[in-house]
Amino acid sequence: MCRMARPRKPLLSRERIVAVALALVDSEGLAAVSTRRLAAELGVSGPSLYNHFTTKDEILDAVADTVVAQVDISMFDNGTDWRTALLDWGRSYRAALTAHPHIVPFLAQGPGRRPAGLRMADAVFGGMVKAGWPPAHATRIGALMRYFVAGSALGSFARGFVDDAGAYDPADYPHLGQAHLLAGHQEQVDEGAFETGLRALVAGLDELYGENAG
Amino acid sequence: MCRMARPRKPLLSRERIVAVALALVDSEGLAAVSTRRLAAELGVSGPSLYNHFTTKDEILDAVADTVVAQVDISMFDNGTDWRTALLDWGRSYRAALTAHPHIVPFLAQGPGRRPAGLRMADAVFGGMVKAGWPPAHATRIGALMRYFVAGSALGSFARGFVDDAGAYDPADYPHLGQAHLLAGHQEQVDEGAFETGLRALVAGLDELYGENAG
DNA sequence: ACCTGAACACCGTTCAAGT
DNA sequence: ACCTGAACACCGTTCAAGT
Repeated sequence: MCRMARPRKPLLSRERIVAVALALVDSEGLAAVSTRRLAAELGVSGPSLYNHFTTKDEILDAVADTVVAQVDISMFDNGTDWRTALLDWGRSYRAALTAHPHIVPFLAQGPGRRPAGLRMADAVFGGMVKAGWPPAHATRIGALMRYFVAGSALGSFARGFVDDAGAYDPADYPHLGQAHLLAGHQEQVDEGAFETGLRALVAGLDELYGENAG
Repeated sequence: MCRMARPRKPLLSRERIVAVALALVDSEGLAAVSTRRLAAELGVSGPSLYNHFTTKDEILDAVADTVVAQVDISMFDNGTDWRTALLDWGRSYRAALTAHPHIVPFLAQGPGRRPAGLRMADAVFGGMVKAGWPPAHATRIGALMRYFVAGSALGSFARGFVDDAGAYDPADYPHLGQAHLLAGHQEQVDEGAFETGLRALVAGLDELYGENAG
């Protein structure tokens, strides 16, 4: 007996599904998350998930949202100078994404319909306007920062190169003689490029358009 | 008769497969490209593709490569000032990607193993070094530009907002009162943000690190 | 309300069989 | 060499059936 159809205490909850899905994404990648596999991880049969989410993408949206919810946005509401706020936010934003790299491809495409993404857009926009930026500029700043951070978390630049001294024929790629060395320093290369770009972006905004701000 | 197993003239070629795959990606999106569907589009049965590519991802890699091959990189080899070169390259790069938006999520993750991606990395690196940048800076500049362009082509910022005046409760999102208007101006918003960011990036590189360059 | 197994219409890939 | 159909081990999702 006891091949129970409905337990008196629900076996699943949205929270538990999302938590286990995130753990699975982190440990085995986005491709490992099938409804059957995720259900097995939860000790349940595949279709059960559909009592809590209407679609697999909705589960992944919730996973992405919890990741974005980790981003610190307090600097937009506490009087921090807008340049410092953008730098600190950018670093926190990138850190949240690189902590869960396998969800980034999903997260980066998706629209900002996820509550945490909207809260972030709201905070950035509000912070820039309060700093004196015209609304049109504030919108652009939020957008271009997202481009840069998402792009940097999405695909490692350094990972694109093979760690093999003979991989890049000088006849084909005359300047990539040392490129194979990048493979050994992935994080440093990507983090260094991110830092350089982030500072350049903020300095450039200040120089080119800063007269519009307060 | 004539249920032919092997025709005397091959029905398929790598070029034709890639061309039809790109057309399918463009018209119906990445999800529409299954081996069976693509084969049907080519007038052939599913497994036939495996005579020309060892894997579906290899087909998509080839598709992505033809897209990246459209990017103009001539400015790195003809004495153009490095600032102008980065601006022109960035615009050409983004234009190539936004011409085929559905392949971008695949392209942006993938490593740079694709020949066109390597050729581009080679040209940018060579151009920056020739302009006087130290190699470590040249590498970072290539990487951070890729982050920004890929991020901007990947997910529209404006598309994240719904075109509905009541969509954003001021209690939840105090500064998004006008956000629903973004939906109607997607391209302009995204293109404006890209231009602003691109100029800021180049101006910032010049201001902060330009003394290292020639 | 919330779980189950069975079923539907798909996948990517392998492989023996045909010419 | 290059195509075929059959087969394997999967998918996301629906649905009637159980409690």
